[in-house]
Amino acid sequence: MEQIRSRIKIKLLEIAKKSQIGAGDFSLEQTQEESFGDYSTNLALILAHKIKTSPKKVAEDVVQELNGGDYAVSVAEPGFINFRLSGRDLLEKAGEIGVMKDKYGENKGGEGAKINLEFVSANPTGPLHIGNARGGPLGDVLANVLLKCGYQVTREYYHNDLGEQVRKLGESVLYHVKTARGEKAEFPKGGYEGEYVKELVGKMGQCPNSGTAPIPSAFDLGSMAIEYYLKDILDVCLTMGIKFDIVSKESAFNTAKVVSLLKKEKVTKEKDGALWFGPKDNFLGDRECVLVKSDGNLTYFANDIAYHLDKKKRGFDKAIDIWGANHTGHIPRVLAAMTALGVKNFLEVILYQWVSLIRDGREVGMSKRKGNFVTAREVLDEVGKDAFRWFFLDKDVDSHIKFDIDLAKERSNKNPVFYVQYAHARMCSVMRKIEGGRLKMEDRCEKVENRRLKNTKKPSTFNLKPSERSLLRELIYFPDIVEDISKTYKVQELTNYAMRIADKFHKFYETCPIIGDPREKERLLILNAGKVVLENTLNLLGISAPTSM
RNA sequence: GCCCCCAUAGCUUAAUGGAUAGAGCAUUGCGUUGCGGACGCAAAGGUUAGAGGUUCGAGUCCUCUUGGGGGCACCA
Repeated sequence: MEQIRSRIKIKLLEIAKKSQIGAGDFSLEQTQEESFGDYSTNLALILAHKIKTSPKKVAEDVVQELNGGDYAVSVAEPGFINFRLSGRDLLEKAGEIGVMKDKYGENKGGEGAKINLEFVSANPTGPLHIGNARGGPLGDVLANVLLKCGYQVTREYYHNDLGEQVRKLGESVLYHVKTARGEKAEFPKGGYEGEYVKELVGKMGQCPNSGTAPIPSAFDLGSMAIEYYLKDILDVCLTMGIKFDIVSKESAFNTAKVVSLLKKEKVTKEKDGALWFGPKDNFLGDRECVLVKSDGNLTYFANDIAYHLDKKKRGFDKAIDIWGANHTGHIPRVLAAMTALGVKNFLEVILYQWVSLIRDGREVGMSKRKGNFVTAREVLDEVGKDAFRWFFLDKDVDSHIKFDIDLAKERSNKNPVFYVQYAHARMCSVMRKIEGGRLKMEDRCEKVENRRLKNTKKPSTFNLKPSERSLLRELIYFPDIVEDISKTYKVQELTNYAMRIADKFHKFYETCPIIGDPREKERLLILNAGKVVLENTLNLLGISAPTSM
C-alpha cells in the first residue's frame, strides 16, 4: 500500500523544486488538531519567506496547483496548508489494513542494509541492575522497527570477559570461598562488597566451598563468576523478551594487531611506560588515553576499537551501540580511533540517561561494587514483563528515569500498559461474538471492501461519526510512525501512539454500537483495522496483546 | 575547573522550529433497558526553572544565571 504521506510529499516536492527548496526544508506532518485536517505542511511559509510574499497568498497558489488530489486541501492562518482525507478514503484504508495484517506499516527504506545493534552489554561482574536494563527494551524495539523498515538487523551482546574488574571479582570470590572453608583471608582492596558475591559462591556449582579439593585460583574463580553472570544476564533478558543473535567476547579480538595499526598511523606515543592514543591536531586535545598499560595489558578502550573494527569487517553497513550515560566520555575516543584507522560514519551511539530508583521514599544507590543496587530481575518479577518494558520505552532516552518501585508495585494495575491491553481485549471480545455467531471476519471485510467501497457511487453512507473518523485517522499514521522511528530512534513514539489508538478506540466503542447496527459492516471494518494496528504496535514494542484480561 | 544530558500540572512525563503545550496517576462531579465499567464525559490543575537573543513563529535553536544527573582512570 502506498503511504498517503509519501504521495502528498511527492506532489509538494514538485512545487518546492521550482523555488529551489528541497525535501529537508519544509515539513509534512500529522496535524495536532483533527479539525485542521489529517496532514499539514509549512511549505507556503517557507516559500513566502524566500520570495518575499504573503504566506497566505502563496498558500492559496499552492493549493491551486494541488487540485485534483484525492483529499481536501485548505489554507489556515498564517499560511499552513492542510490535507483532509474523505471518510470514504479512510474506510478504504481500513479495508486495506485488514487485508495486510502484520505487513501493514512495513517499508523498504532500509534497502537490506546490514545493521549491527549492540545493547545491554553489562559488565558481567554481578546481576543485571535496573539501570543497565534500560538499554534492553530500547535496543530490542529499535531492532524490531528497523527490521520492519527493510534493514537486516543483528542483535548483539558484548561480553566483557577481560580486565581489572574481572580480576577484582575473582579475588572477592576467592575471599568468600576461603572464608567458607574456615581459612583466614583478607578482603581484597577495592573488591566487590555486595552480599551477592557471597551468595554466588553457593550458586556456582563448580566452585567448591568445602572438602579437600584445591581452591581454584582467583583468576579461574573470576572466569567462572563472569560465565555465571553472563548466563544470568542473558536469562533475565529472555524474561524481558529479548533474544540476542550473537554474543561477542572481548577476549576474542586481535587487539594487538589494531594497536600496531594505530602505531603505523602515528597516533600513539609512549609515556610513563604505557602506550597512549593521542593523535596530534585532534579534537581530543589533552584527553589522551591509554591503549597498553605499563604492565603490558591492553585496556578496555583498545579492545573496544578492535571490537568495532571487527563489526565493520563482518560486513555491517552500520553499527548502533546503546550505552548508558556513564560512557559519555568513551564516545569521542572510540570515534577518533576509528577515524584514525579510516573507518568513518560507521558507528552511531545512542546514549540513555541513568535510571534512579526510589524505594521507601529514598533513592537507592546503584553501585555494583558496593552491592546496593536493585536487580532487573527483582523489578521484573514485581511488575511483569509488559509493564517493565513499557516503563522503559515510554520515555525519551535523554530523560532521567525516576522509578518509585513501591508506587509501581502498588499501582501496577493502573499502568498505561493495561489501558492499551484492555482496548485490545475489548476488540477481541467483539470479534469473538461475531465469529462465534455468523460470518468470519475476513469474509466481512472482503465484502465491504470489494463491493461496497470500490463500487459505491454515493458517498453519503461514508459520513463518519467523529469517533469513527478520529480512530481511522490515527490508524493511517502507523506507517509514518514506524518510518520516523527508524530515523530518529525515538521509540517512545510507539508507546504514545499505542495510547492514542487505545484512547480513540475506547471512544469509538462508547459511541458506536457495532453488532446489529445498520452500519455494522463499516464498523467491523474499523474495528478490525484498529485491532490489526494495535497488534502491530504491541508486537513492535514486544508487549503482549491479550485477547482477554 | 572542563565536557555531555536534564529542568514542562501535586506526581511520572509527551510534544522532526509550527496552530489552543498533550497524556497517565492523584482530586471533584456525572454516565451502563449496549458488544467487557480495567471504560466514557466533564471540572480543576501550566508565566514550559530565570533573564536576554535569533525569526513570520521558540518548551524546542543561541548566550548567560540557578538547580540536578553523568563523565573527565594504566576501571569496564
